[in-house]
Amino acid sequence: MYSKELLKGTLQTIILKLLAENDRMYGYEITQKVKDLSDGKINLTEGALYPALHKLEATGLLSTEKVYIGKRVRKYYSLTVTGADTATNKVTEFSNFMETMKIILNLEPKMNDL
Amino acid sequence: MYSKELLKGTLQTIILKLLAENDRMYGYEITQKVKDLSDGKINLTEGALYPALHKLEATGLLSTEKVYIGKRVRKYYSLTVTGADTATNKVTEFSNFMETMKIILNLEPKMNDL
DNA sequence: CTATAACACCTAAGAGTTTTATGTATCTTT
DNA sequence: AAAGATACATAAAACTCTTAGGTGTTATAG
Repeated sequence: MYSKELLKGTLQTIILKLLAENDRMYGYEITQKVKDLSDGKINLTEGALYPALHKLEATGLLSTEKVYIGKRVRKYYSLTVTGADTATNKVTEFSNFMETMKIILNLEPKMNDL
Repeated sequence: MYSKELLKGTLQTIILKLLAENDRMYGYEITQKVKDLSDGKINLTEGALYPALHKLEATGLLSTEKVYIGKRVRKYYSLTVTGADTATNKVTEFSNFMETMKIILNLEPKMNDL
């Protein structure tokens, strides 16, 4: 598990990107997918995830549909058109940010630095 | 300028790493260095930086010395032994975190994905 | 020579996100 | 029958950062 601070600010980007690749997903599924992809190192808490999903829906980036599995409710989220745009932008921005951080933290140092 | 959220959680790591490479730096110098290295894309605000420096000093990761330049005061910060350890750990952790994020955000996709 | 910008420190209220804690309920496995 | 996994949700508290102030010095441009 990574220290909590690192994850800050990445939640929206993660949600949007997963939905860009999966058409529709529900909350619990997202937590499991992230746990899988991160090899258990990132565990989204429900207290953070659900409010984030609600906010993305409220701002028009996500739409929802409820599906009943027996008596249990699942709430599927999908990207809206705006949401798809935002997903692309957020991922690009994050990618650029990582490049900048590599420079600042002097990661990938050049041969002649060694 | 990157959206504010991304920077969250990276400030301590940035400070510690810069001091790992520069022996001693003062607050204003750190803001300028980060601006330089990031090509103007990251501007640390003083309202965030100074409290962060004070906190790192209070927790024993940094030590200080005041230097007078004419009548103006500069407060130089240096890593303590513990601070140097923490710097290494934080940078490593951040580096690992970036690798995980690459997977989640599906950056650097493989040939056969294209 | 004086006003503006740069240098250099600082704090505090508020905004925003996440953690922690809690609640409800269904389904599956032991 | 109990425990754990599935599935949603909210609310108080913690934490970090932004915004918005404040003080004072030095250099530069008009």
